Order: sequence, then structure tokens, then C-alpha cells
Amino acid sequence: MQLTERKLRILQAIIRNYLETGEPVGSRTISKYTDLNLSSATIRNEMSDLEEMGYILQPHTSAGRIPSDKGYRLYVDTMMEEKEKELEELKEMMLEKEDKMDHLLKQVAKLLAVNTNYATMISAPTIHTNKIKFLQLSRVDSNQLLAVVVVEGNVIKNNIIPVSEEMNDETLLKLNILLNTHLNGLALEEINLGMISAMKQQAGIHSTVVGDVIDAIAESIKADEDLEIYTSGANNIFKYPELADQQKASEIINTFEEKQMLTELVQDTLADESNTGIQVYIGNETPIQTMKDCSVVTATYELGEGMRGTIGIIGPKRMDYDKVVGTLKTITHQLDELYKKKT
Amino acid sequence: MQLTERKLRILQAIIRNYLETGEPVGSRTISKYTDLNLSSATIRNEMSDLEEMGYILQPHTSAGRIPSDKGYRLYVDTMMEEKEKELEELKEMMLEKEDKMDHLLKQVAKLLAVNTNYATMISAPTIHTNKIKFLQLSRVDSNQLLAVVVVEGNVIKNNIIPVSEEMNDETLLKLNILLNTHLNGLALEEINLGMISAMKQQAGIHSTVVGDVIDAIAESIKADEDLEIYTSGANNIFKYPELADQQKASEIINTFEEKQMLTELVQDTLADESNTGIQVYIGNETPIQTMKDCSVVTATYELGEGMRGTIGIIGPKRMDYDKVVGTLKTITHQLDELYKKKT
DNA sequence: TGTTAGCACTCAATCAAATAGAGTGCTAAC
DNA sequence: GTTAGCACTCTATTTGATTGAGTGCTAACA
Repeated sequence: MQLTERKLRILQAIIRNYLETGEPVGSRTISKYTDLNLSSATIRNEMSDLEEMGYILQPHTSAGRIPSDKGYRLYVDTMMEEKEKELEELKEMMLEKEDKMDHLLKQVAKLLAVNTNYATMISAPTIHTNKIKFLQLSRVDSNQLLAVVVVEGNVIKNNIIPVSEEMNDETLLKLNILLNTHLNGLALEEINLGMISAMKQQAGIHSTVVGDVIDAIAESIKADEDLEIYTSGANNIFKYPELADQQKASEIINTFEEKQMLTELVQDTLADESNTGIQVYIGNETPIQTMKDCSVVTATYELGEGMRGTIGIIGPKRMDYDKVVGTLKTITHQLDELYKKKT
Repeated sequence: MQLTERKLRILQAIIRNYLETGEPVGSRTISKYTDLNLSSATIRNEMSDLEEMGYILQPHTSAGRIPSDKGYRLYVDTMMEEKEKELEELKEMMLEKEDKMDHLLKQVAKLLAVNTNYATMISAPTIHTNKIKFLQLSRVDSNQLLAVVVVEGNVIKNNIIPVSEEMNDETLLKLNILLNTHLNGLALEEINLGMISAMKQQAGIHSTVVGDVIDAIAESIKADEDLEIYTSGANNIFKYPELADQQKASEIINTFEEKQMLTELVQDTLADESNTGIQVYIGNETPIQTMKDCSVVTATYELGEGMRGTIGIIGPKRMDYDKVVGTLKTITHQLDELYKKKT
């Protein structure tokens, strides 16, 4: 069957209306609300076609129609006009730059949640090029060393290493020089066993310490490979009756709290290198099972030097896609600006 | 009116039963379930008295009775026998010691949540004696210094300081010695203006840097004075119908997510220096408004060197107080052990 | 004087039937 | 191709009746 211009407009009208009300929408409503000037009967015929084609469906006989996942998909792909929404407030807040990354991310999540009335999440950027920029051992007390590693992007890791042997200032200095000359500018993957044994040899009697230190460094760089995720506005789901029943709400809230499951979403988004920046998962398209009654919109942001993270907005299927996409674009853009300003 | 032994036993029976079922309990039930051998009529008389005295109340005429806040309070204060609950699993899990504090705390929160079926929270220990143990400046690149501060309890803070002037290795070394000799062993409050100006004078042309560095140190120590709170099991509230209606659930979930409000609870608990370790807030006794339909049990844990934090369990008023208190005691004890083992 | 049996009464919860209303599909007319 | 009209379907809402748990009170009992 042909998807005529008129059918498209009717479908559009149905979706728009359903987004607003959350109620199944009937032929009469469409006939009155649109400027198509068609009677409800005609609309009914068209709707019947649209249903046959799979774009809309009836929750039960003698109810109005609601968009199917396929319908939403069409809407998102073809009909969406990006709203020029006023996000000034948002920009301003972001510009009073918090220099602590996690604070910033928390704020972004919250801002988005308040602004959109959906639940939101944001993953901390994963550092792909984990290049060591600076490295230092210091003695905290007689049996503890402190290893500080700065990797590209000025991310600082530290680790306390227990040592058994006494070390004087001179040896420490030598060790520092040794480590820095060998490891500076390298990523974790580039440090191989050959280098390690070479360093151990040069360290002489302190080779055990070198081994411990390298282990500690490896551990501290790796440590938060399990990426941090910040969420906000989980309780927004209560605003949408179709998600707010106990069973579903409990599951969704749990997913948000556990965060673990959200990583799938992050992975999925980041994996798609080719993406234009914004991805929309409708209903069952989402990689997270518990969110099959939701829609999820994700965006990738980049902070230069290969640091990429994900922002996600989770809401009902009847999500205001226009607004969400617009907001996400603004946010990712802002993050970009912020990074530029900082460097 | 006298609160006779018999009345007490009836009250106890009512509360016990209500804790189990969550339903208002009637005279007949009490008459059958207890070994008091009293008819329902007698029980009714006694219940009538108990109601007059404020220990129980009726949701509506011709419903059974439920405990009032005052009733719960009496129960908690006098009648509770601590259950020797098997917490072996819990002990074991805690003993595979995560050495990262935040991971540990997250785990404890989760463990508690799963174990008790209530919502839980735990605040990171606040460091009261913020004594500087070790301090070091290093040059990351030509216009950035890295300041690392280790305070007592091996808590490490770092901060990147932009500097305008070129500094060679020697100056840096001098500065490090200067700072360490002056500031070592001091708490933030003990650093006064006199010392700062003395240091600046000794630093000569680098006095600006000293100023910047001290500011950075002050900032990094203070930074997370706004204490970190980890929560878990918020969705457990759905298990208790009396909390699970949309309005309440939404509020509670929000409180958990915002965390900000939970600090009140933490403050309140920590403030009471004299407390025996465990505090029970029933209904309106809680400092958090949104939790007025809940009960909150908090415990203070100590990690030596003046580091104290709070653990809280939030559930319905008909909480299994015995179990919760028992569990909390075990946990705080375990944390104590953990600390000892670590040092 | 304390305890109990019995009865009238109250009230929430449950169920079934009636009703309203939104919406569809079909047919015949335009 | 479009529309008006009507019969039909199904859900949601309302209403009224019923049930049952529970109370309070009174009179009888030990």
C-alpha cells in the first residue's frame, strides 16, 4: 500500500496528539484538530489503512489508536523538526564552570532532568589514549610510598604502595627519573615486559619496588575503567502514568540505581563510531531489557584528546523527541565549548 | 492510667502482628494468637484503653488498630530483644576488603539493602582531624603545578595549579621543603596568616606561588566537606504498600537521589556525640520531612583517627527493628575490625 | 470486680449490574 | 472519493447491594 502524503499527515497528527495527552487518539479528534478538513469517517478509513501498515495500533477494539514502535520510528526519522528551544538558562549554568569533572557531570544530569522532565544519565568520559604525562613517587612515611600519575587530559590518579625496604631520598629521586624517562608519553598498552625488565635491571637492588610501582600504576590507571555514571530525575518517570505502575517503576528505578545495567547503553552508544552524535532507541530497540516500555535518546560528547562520554535521556515512548534531540545537541555542543575554553 | 503488664503484652502482640502483616490488627486476632487466654471482648477493652493512652490508633471506625509513633517508640525502647541473626555472608563479603573507600561503602550500602529489604544509605567518613601528613608540589608542564596532599587516614587530595612564572627544579625542591617543614602535622584550622606571611617572606620572589599553593591546598582539603553519600535499595520501598503510592514513592525516591537532604540525617546523627551508636527515628521524629511516613534507623561508625560516618536504614514504620538494629551493630563492628586489620 | 457472651452498629472492600461515552466498521447516499 | 448515519463493541464509571471484620455497649457470670 502507498503511504500517501495525507496518510503521513494523519499519522503525524496522531503522534503529536498522543505525545501531548498520553491517551489513545480517535478519528474525531484528528478531524477536528487538523487543517485537513476531512470528516472523522474519512480519517477512520485512513487510520484503518495505517493500522494495517503497522504504523499505529489499537489497545483494544473501540479505543483510539496509539503509535506503534514503527510509527514512532518513522516520525523520528522523517518528520521531526528541531525546535529552537530557549536553553539560555542552561548555557549560563554550565558556564559557571565547575572544574571538578564529577561535579560538572552531576550538574549536567540534573539540569537535563529538570529541563526535560525525563530521567537522565551521563557517563564520565572514558580515556582512550591513556598516555602517561607525569609520574611521581614520594615517601609518605617509612613504609609507604605514594605514586601519583597524571595522564593526558590532566586526570590524576594516585595509589599508596606499601614497601618493605627502607629508601633514602636519593634512591627515590633516581627511581623517579628512571620511571619518568622510560614511561613518559606511553599508554598503558605500550608498556611491555621488555621495558619493565630493563627498568628493573637499572634499579638494581630496588627491582622489587619497581615491580610494585608499575603494578600500582597499571592498577590505578585501569581502576575506573568500569565507568562512572551519574543519573538524575529518576523520579520523573512517575509523571508518566504508563510507566508509573509499581512493577515497572520499581524496575526502572532499580536500573537507575544499579547503574551497572546502564553501562550497556553507554557501550552501545560509544561503540557506534559512525553515529552522527544522537541515537534514538524506541521501546524494544533499547539494549536494556527493563526499559522496553521506554524510549531512550543518547548522545555522544567528546572532550578532545579522545575522551568520549555518553548522555542519555530516558522517558516514555511518547517522548517529546524534538525537544530532547534539540537539548542534547545544545548540551554536547556546550561541553565541547567548555573544553575548548579550558585549554 | 496504669500501663499494666497485661496491656504491655497486648501492645507487644499488636505491634508484632502488624509488623508481619502490615494490616490493622483486631481484637479477635490477638485473642487467638497470644497465650494470654483472654477473650476478644477483654482484649477490646484493653485496646480501648491503649488507644486512649495514645499507643495505638484506628485508621477508621471498625478497623483494627495500628501502632502509633508513641507505640513504636515504647516498643523500640523497652521490648526489643536483639535477634542473633546470621550475618555470616555479610561478614565474609566485607572481608574481601576493597581498599578503595568508595567502593567499600557502595558495597556496604548494597549489602545492607539486599539483606534487610529496606532502603539504605551510608555517608563517607568525615575527617575531623584534617592533619596534613605529607605535601608535595611537582611540575606537570611548564605552566602547571600539581599539588598532592596526604592527610591523616591516608586520604589523598590533589589539585592542579596554573602558574605564570617559570620554575626550575631547584626552586621547586626548596618550595617543597619550605611547605613541608611549616605545614606538616597541622590541621587546616591551625594554619594562620602569620605562618603564611612567614613562608611568603622566605620564598622571596616566589611568594605569589606560595599563596596560590596554600589556597589550592585549602580548597582541596575542604572540597568534599559536602559529604559524599551512597545509597542503595531505594526501590525496596515498593515492597511496602503503605509507602508505594505514587506521591510518596516519588518523594522518597527523589530524596534518595538528591542525597542533599540526607545530609540532614547524617548531621543529626553525628551531632549527637553522646549517642550509644544507634538511633531510631519514628515517623515525624525524623529530621527529613519527606520521610515522615517512614522510620529511620541510623548508626555511627568510626574508623579511628576521628573519622566518623553514618549508616542509615529507611523503611516503613512497621520495620523489623530487632533485625535492623542487630544488623547495624554487626556492620559497624565489622567496619571497625576492617580498619584495625588495615593499619 | 474483673471477665465474657452476645448483639447492634459502622465502615471499607468487593462485586455485579447498569449506564455512559468514546470509538469503530459498514453501508448507502452524495 | 467523501461523508452522514447507524449499529455495534468495549472500557470506564457509577450505583447499589452484600459481606465481613471489627468495635462498643450491655447484661450476665464467676
